[in-house]
Amino acid sequence: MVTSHLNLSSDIKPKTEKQPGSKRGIKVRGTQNDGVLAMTPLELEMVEFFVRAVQMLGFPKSVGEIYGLLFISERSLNMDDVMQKLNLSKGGTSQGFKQLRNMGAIRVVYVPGDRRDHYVAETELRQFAGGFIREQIQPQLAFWETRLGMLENAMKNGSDGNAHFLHERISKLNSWRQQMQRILPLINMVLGK
Amino acid sequence: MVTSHLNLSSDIKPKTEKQPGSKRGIKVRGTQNDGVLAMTPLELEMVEFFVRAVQMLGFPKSVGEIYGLLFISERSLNMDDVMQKLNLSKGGTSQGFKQLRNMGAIRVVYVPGDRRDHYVAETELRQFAGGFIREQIQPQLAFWETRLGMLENAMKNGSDGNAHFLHERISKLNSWRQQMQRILPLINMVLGK
DNA sequence: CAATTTGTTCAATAATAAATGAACTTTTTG
DNA sequence: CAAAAAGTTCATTTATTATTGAACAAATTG
Repeated sequence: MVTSHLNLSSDIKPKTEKQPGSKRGIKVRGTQNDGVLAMTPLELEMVEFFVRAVQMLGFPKSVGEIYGLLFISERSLNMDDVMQKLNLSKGGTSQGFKQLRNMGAIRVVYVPGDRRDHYVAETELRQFAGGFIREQIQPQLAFWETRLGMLENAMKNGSDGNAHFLHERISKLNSWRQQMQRILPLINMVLGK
Repeated sequence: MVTSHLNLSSDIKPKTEKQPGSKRGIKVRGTQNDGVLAMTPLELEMVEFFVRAVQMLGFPKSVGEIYGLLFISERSLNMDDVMQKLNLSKGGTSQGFKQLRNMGAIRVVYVPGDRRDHYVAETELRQFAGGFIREQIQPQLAFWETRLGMLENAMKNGSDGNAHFLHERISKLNSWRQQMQRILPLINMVLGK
């Protein structure tokens, strides 16, 4: 009875199907739903793959959907394209683009004769993995370097048994931090920079 | 306007205070609340630290609370100890222990003359980081090695422009996988095994 | 410069995940 | 072996997080 402790194995549920059209201003062609079903099997698979991946990293599903769709699209996509294929709302799509832009995972491209923003996926792992490490991990480790130093000092005075134990634990935490800090350059190396 | 894209910076809110005693069978001593406030500042800091850390990894907060408390406790703690200090329910505490046991982050110790289970924190990063990589990351990468191989084959037939593009993207994904697989042994190395 | 198109923001709602606590099983004790 | 203690499970409740869509702002067009 091994309980998995990360949502890696979470199954991707199909979108809770809304009556199309009626609510949002979508033209319904016959009885055909123009939501997720209009995707090719490969598109679907990519979308599901990236949904899992980003959920593992704590992002909303929609962010994975959008990235997956762009990743497997040869031509750049605009907001309407994405909304239609993924059956997402305008607001959600806009926010998804924003997050992806901020983490450097997508890029706006100019399309002559169309004033809408068009997006393509950035495909260099280095680009956003590196950004993630630099912006999220490194500052956190730096903060704890300072903080643990302070705690360690505060402990040094007390000389009873518990103070000794506490000092030991804080050192341990500090050694974790060091190990992680040693790993990061290796990751950068493998990512090739 | 840099929107952070992982809950690293999420602030730890104080527990929504319940009227103590009245509901759960807790003896209220005077007006004193025996919840989170009974912790020392250091205990509190450790708990907060681990709450952040485990939330980053997608675990529930309570798991971080329990681990943090055990990490900074010299003597082993039983379920009641943890429930009292963290103001958690029996069920939640039990499930937290279970998850932590499953990932090898805590260990039961025998305390003579007490038939309750007592827990201590495992403090070797290698132990559970290694387990995490082995149980969560590696199988996922292995699965994708197979899956991408299949997709790549299926693509090779089609010879139009799009098939070429798709093949390229699947190769790219495969190269991501390879890069990650190259990183893992390095991590193991740094963790010392 | 009014009308239209494009994109963003945010309050409200829906979906999801975590915590509670009562009911239960198992183990121990007298 | 009945009663008590310890621990687990799981249906329900509560809290959290994501998504929607209406209102808005900005840019473009005729």
